[in-house]
Amino acid sequence: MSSGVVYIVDDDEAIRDALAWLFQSRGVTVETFASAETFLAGWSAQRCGCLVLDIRMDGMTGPELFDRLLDLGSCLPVIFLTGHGDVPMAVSAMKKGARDFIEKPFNDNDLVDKVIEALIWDSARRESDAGAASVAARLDSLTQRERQVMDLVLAGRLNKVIADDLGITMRTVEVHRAHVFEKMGVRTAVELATMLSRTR
Amino acid sequence: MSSGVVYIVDDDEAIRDALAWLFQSRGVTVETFASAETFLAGWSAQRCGCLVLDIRMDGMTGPELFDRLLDLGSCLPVIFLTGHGDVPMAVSAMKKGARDFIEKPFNDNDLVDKVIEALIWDSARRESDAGAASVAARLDSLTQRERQVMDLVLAGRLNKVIADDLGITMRTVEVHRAHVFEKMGVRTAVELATMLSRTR
DNA sequence: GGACCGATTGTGGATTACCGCAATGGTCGC
DNA sequence: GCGACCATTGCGGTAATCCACAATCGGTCC
Repeated sequence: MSSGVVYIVDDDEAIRDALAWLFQSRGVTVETFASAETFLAGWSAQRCGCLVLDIRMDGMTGPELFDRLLDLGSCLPVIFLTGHGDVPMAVSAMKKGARDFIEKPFNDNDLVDKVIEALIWDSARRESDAGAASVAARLDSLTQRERQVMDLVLAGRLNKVIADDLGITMRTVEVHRAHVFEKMGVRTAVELATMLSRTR
Repeated sequence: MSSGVVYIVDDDEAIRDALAWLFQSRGVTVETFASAETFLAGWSAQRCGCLVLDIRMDGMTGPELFDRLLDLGSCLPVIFLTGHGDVPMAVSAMKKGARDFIEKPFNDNDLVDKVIEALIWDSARRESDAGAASVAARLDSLTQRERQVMDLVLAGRLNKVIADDLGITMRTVEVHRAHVFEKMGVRTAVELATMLSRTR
């Protein structure tokens, strides 16, 4: 079973409890919230999992919460549940990146399968993001000059050409180049190019 | 105005004519089809543009045509039009990659804007695909040995290590390496890595 | 059989990359 | 003022890459 929690946001307590029971019976960790505002109050970018979100609620609606989360930079996968379908809203949500949009009544197993799939996806995305953050941090540690040299190295230029371009000696290019490789944790320009292309 | 044609598929002649007139008045080239089968009979992967597709038609339906096109490997952007929304169908189409799903009645300018956007997108995608095809053709021209050497070069290995790995001399590695660079049209391993990462 | 292609190898020389060791000058923070 | 950091430079030497020229062998196709 993959890591992560299912966050259920629905103002109908019976629905919340039924869904909680359903997921727990499939071994999935659950947290429930009676309102979008409650969920939002405890929101953190570190939350791992999947959000199952009802459309219609008192106060902030499901789509409004979704928009708010997008504004906050959340990448948490979102599955909408709705009792009364509305095509423009469904299409809008999907275009904004919602994972799914499911009408009630739905098949229990279908929903849980989709949620588990979303949990797996979220887990993989977090892992990939962590790698990207590590590379970004290393890029941030480069000095301005090192960055300039790196860009020209990645453009395939010879050291002597880089020296001409920047108006410095080849030895200085070599020094910066070596610093770049050291800080980025690579030994060759190919490794560097490959590393950066994987985190674009 | 971007290149490409709007293909309108709808069994209602009045709708077809009205849409044709609308797009022509905005300077967009149009072709109309009275049925999915008619469109499919003339289909080719070289078609550039955007497909505006009615959901309900006699014979093959819009979604059925969409599925058929996906099976054929079509990347043509598709915008669905429908008089009676159906959430599961809309969500399913969006998940399969439809560009939009619009209910009638719609705002004329909205539709044309969305179609023009899709034409621009299609044009950029074709350009990118052409580049990828060119690279793929060059990769196909490599001999088996050249391919082996290339993979190890891209792994950042020294020529002498590659020679050891493959049980050949360094000179032979150099020869294959040079052939790879020549066939791929690059001068350095970095250029090669970059080229390949852009077409993954 | 002959032509062609791919894989392989060697020689010798030129170019490029890499780096230890050493040094200078400028800027910034304590 | 002092230390840390950055940018820069030079010297000398080693390692790696690149390649013209030349050649052999085996497999495939006409």
